[in-house]
Amino acid sequence: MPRNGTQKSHDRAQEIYLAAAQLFFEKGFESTSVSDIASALKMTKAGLYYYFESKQELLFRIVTLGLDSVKDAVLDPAHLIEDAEERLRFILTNHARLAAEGNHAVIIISHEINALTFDQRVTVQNRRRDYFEFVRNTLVELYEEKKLRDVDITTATFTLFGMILWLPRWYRASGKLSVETVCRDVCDMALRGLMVQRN
Amino acid sequence: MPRNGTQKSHDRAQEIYLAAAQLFFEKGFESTSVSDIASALKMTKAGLYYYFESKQELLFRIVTLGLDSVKDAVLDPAHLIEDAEERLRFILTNHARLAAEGNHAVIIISHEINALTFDQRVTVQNRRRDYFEFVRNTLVELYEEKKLRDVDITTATFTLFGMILWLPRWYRASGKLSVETVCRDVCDMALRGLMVQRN
DNA sequence: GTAAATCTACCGACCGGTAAGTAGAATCAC
DNA sequence: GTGATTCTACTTACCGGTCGGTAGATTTAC
Repeated sequence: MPRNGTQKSHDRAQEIYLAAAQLFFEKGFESTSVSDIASALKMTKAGLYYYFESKQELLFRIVTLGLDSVKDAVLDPAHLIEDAEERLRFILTNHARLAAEGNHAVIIISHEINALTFDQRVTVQNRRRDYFEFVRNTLVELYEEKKLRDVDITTATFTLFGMILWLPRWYRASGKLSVETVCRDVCDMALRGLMVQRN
Repeated sequence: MPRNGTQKSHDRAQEIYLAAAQLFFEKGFESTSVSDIASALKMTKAGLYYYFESKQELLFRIVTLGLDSVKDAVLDPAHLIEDAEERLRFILTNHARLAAEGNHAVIIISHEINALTFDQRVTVQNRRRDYFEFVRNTLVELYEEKKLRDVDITTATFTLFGMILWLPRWYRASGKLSVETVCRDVCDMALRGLMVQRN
């Protein structure tokens, strides 16, 4: 394992996480062998094991990276937004952007957790649940402001996630639609489906 | 392989497809070994191979079953509905119901197709594309009736699928929410997100 | 009796993972 | 400054185990 935080080995580790995350996204965790990752990086399987202890731990590190990305780009900024509607719009747009831009570590968060150890799985599930509750509480605020339509709030929250989590499975940045257009459209659909119209 | 359509072997085959579909849903195709399926059915691996030629072919049969279910319960009836809005509501509600009721074959349609042969994959993708285009064309009709909000129709169609495909990953029939409530809520959210409000 | 259905016993391929070794850069002793 | 030593970042070669899959014997149902 890379002993200290030397720039070089740190960069290399990041390269490895990125390449592995892409393969896990494209083929799935179980269908990706450690040799696949190695050959994508033009090195040997044994060489990879210098950077992590097991394939499972590699997955856990990638998922943790993804959760950190969401925390930095979505959750932490969103916590500073007081208005619930504005906050929800921010969360949806920015999570959608991460997904559409092809941040594979973020995309993997919601799949493949069965492959983790019990402890790792619990850690990931707790962080995901915190995220879910944060969004759910935002909907509760909207409800109290009488801005929410008559839907079950839990169902609504999950359905919001469904819209965004499906994005990376169909959206191609190389196509006609820009990331910004798609994120805006998805966010608009979601909000209009939830909120009472006041115009 | 079961030679003829005798009731007995046909029933047994169905049992096998059901058990395998459930495991594929719960653990994923690659993480489910043929022995896992066998022990779930209290028989041996070799015994299973009397009913299919390969694990891959078993998956293809299950996916085909799922596509047939959607055709029977959603697409064929929907084709008879003339009003576009009513048709869309029917499609969403009934596909959501299949998903929420735990029809594993249906749920698997949208995952695991990477494990298929090229020909099988093309077949599945074509059927899925037909479905997608049918829904998309329904949105085009709504657009022409000036009933659709200003969203990209392709994005909207994919987003509808996202809402429904995510359903089986979180909904538990054993919980507080009934299948009917959830399907109605999801469908309402989707339609209200899409359609201009006329009240 | 016979055909359908299932079992026992096994195979080769590939998987995740490891032991042992090494080129070359960095560090140390003087 | 330079030779000895240590560390980083790998490689080659291999292992035990599990996987999908099969041949052929055996049981079951009628």
